[in-house]
Amino acid sequence: MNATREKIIKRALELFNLKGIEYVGMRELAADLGMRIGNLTYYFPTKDDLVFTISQAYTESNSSIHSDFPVRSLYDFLHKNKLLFENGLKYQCLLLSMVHLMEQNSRIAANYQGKVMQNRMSSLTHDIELLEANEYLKFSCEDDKLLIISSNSLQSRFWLSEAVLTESRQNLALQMGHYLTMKAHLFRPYATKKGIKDIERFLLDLSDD
Amino acid sequence: MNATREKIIKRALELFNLKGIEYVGMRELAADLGMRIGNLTYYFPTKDDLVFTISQAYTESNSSIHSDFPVRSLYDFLHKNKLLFENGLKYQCLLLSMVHLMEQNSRIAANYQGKVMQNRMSSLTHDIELLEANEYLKFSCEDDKLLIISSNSLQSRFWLSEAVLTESRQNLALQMGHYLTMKAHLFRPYATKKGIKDIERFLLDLSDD
DNA sequence: GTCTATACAAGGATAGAC
DNA sequence: GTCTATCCTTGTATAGAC
Repeated sequence: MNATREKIIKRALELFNLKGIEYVGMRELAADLGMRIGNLTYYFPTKDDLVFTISQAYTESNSSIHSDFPVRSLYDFLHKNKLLFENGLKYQCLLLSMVHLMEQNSRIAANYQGKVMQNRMSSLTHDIELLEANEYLKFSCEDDKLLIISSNSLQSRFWLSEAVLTESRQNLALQMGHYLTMKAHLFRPYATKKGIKDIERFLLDLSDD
Repeated sequence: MNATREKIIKRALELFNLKGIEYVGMRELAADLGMRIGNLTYYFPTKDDLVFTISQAYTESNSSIHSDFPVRSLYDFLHKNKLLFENGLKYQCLLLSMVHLMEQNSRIAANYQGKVMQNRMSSLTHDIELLEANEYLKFSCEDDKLLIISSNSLQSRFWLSEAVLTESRQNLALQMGHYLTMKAHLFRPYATKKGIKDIERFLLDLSDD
C-alpha cells in the first residue's frame, strides 16, 4: 500500500479519462504530480504497466459487482447492468481504447483473452439462462438466445464509444440513461409478462434519476 | 489523377488495414513504396491529410451505396446493409480507429460531425419509416422505433471492433456473417409477417455464401 | 527505497537543396 | 517531384545522488 504509487494511479486515471490514454504523456503526468519522469518510471517501468494496473482495478471492481449482485429477476439483471455501466464510466479511458489496448498492451491482451473474457461470457450466459428458467424471458429458438447475448455484449462494450461520437468525452454520464434504456429495449421482445413488468420498473427508476 | 498519389493511397490503406493506422509510420510506408519520407510529405503534408483522404473515399463509397440501392422492402434494407458492411471491411482501419480519429484528426471530425453524421442518421430514419409505411415493420410505440434506430447505428459502427476482440485483424471477413445475422435479428421482433419472410430470405442468402 | 538528470530511439513535421 | 537534414515530442532506459 504505497502512498505515492496510489496517488499516481488515481491521478493517471483522472487524466486518462479526461483526455484519453494516448494523449496523456508520461512527462505530462509526472509534471501534474510534481515529480520527474524518472520517478514515475521507478513506480511503473513502462506506460503499459501503469495502464495494466488500472485495467486490473477495473476488472476486479466488475467481478465484485457480479458476485455482490446475484441475478434473480430481470430487474436484478438490468440493475446490475446499471452498476456495470457506472463502473465503465469510471474507467471510460479503458473502454474507449479497448481495441488498441488489446493489440498493443500484451499484458492486458493476455489477461483479457484469458480468464476475463471467459468469465464475462459465462456469467452473461448464466444470467440469461436463469432468467429463461425463471420465466422472465422466453426464446422461440436457440438462435435468438445466442444472438441477444452477442448483441448485448457488443452494446455493453461500445456504448461509451458511440456516446463519444455524439457528445464530448466530458459529458458521457448524461448519455448513460439512453444506453441503459436501449439495453432494456433489447430484451423487451423476449420478455414474458412478468419480464415486461420488471423492465417497466427499471425504466421508471431511470427516469427518476 | 496523379499516379504516385494514387499508389500511396492504395498501399497506405492496405497497410493501415493490416496493422492499424497508429502502427504504420510514415517512414515505414515510404520505405514500402520505395521512396523517402520527404517525398511522401510532398503528396501528403501530414499523416492526418492522408487518413482524411482515405476517409473521404470511404464516405463517398458509402454514399454511392445509399443512392444506388433504394430501399423498397426489408430485404432491400438488409441487403444494403450487407453492402455497407462489406465496404466497412474494405476500410476497416477507419472503423477500428473511429473514436481516436474523431478526437485527433480535426478535418475528419469537422467533416463527420457536419454532413456525414446527419446524412447517416436521416437516411437510416428514412429507410425505417418507409419500411413501417410499407408494412414490413410495425412498432407499438415511438420509443421502440427510436431505440431500434439507435441500437442499429451502434451495431453498424462497432461490429468490427467487437470482432477484433475475438479474432485477429486479419480474419474479420469470416465474422461478417455473424454480425449481419445479428442485425437481422435486431429487426425481427418488429417485423410483420411480410417482414419475417424477407428476413428469412436474407438469412438464407447469408448461409449460401 | 526514493528521486533527479540525462541519454537514446522512433515517429511526425518542416525547410531547403537539387 | 524527389530527397537530405534537422527539429520536436514521446516512450523508455540508466547512472547516480540522497
